[in-house]
Amino acid sequence: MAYRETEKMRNRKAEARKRIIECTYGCVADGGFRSAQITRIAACAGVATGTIYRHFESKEDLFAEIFRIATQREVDKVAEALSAEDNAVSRLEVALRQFAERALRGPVMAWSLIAEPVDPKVEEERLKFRRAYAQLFEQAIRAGIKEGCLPDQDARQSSTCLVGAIAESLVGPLSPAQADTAEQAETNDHDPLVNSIICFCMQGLTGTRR
Amino acid sequence: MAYRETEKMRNRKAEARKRIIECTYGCVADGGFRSAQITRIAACAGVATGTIYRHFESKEDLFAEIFRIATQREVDKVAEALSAEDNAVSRLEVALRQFAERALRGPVMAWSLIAEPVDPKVEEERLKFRRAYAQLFEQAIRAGIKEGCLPDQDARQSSTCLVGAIAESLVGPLSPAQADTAEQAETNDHDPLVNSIICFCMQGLTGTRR
DNA sequence: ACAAAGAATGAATAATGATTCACTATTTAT
DNA sequence: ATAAATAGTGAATCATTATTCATTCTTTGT
Repeated sequence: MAYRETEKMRNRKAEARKRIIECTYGCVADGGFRSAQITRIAACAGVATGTIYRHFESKEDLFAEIFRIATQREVDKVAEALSAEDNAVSRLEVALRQFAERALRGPVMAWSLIAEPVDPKVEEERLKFRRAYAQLFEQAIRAGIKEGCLPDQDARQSSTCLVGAIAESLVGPLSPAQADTAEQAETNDHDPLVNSIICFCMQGLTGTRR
Repeated sequence: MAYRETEKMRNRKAEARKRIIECTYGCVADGGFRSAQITRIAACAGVATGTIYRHFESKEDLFAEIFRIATQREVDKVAEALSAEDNAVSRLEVALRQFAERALRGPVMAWSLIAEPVDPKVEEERLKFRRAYAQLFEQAIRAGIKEGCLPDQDARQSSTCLVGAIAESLVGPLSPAQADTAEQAETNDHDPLVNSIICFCMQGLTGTRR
């Protein structure tokens, strides 16, 4: 025998894989899954197109992994906000703000995760993502109803409305323009916009004026 | 000279055009713009693919027209509901119900109009569509604020949330399954679902429990 | 230094789907 | 009946992208 995979090689491969993932993530965050073509990803990662296929079965698999990673970040943030020591209404408000602000900071990624049409394997991940979100919000709404700080309601439906209201608030502004007005994103604080959304959402949940 | 376009011919062409439009509309309502390929449309309309191009510059133009037609129908219905003789809150509630029920009855079309990625020319139509909707709801919300039956709020933002909440409520259920659970659509009345959505939306607008 | 085992490459292939265009068919006016 | 004008056809072409695979390059153990 002669060649045996060694630590050095394992590291190098891991790094290439990581680079591919990062570049794909970047492409998706930049122009959605649609714009993340294998050639572009390969060029960005400094490898040949064929190399992508030594690390991932197919584009679909690569995308599914990216989706999983991106999703996990978002869900974790919201879960964290919802696990605070506070009453359900406050926790929901903080979580919604977290959700909205992160989405507004990366609207293309938000759109990709929420609404961009994707291949079956990725769609499967999206289902899990939706379920995770729905469950988080739903759970909090249920807790709020039990605590008595929220009126009785269809928790699942309300959580869907929450996600929709926020999503639409970004997807609209994003879809056509994007480059036109979005460059300010970094410096600009979205407070007034976020506040309006949160206000609507919280009123929708609580039925009381804020 | 010999051949001159005559009434008979004009009618025949108009009919072919109409048939193409109808088939395209059907395809889109069935599986979105994505599934509306020229070959399929041509087969459905009983003409050759080339014939499509005698009636429309390009697929994009055809789609733009379909979009315009589909959109106009929806906007008209909502506008009608909003023009009733009643206070703004009631009118908004009726309009929202109209919107939601129609969308639930044709969720694929609703998704195509609201969220499916489309080519630039179609996206342009979508912008007009969004603007038309936004203006309708916005106007009604503004009226409500003036009438004193709605609290002060960012009317534009609220109308975006309305559209989003409703859209997400259908797009979610639609996206993956579709064939699985959607066949019941005709017989099934969506009342409980629609009521939950409307309740959330009206609370979001009014800040009072319904 | 050598050879075995992988790893990387990227041009060629495959698949999809819009669009074209040389040709046929139909309609009209004489 | 004939010819001009237009309508209709659909196989061929073009464009776009994912995927493959024969070949080249690297690494490793002897």
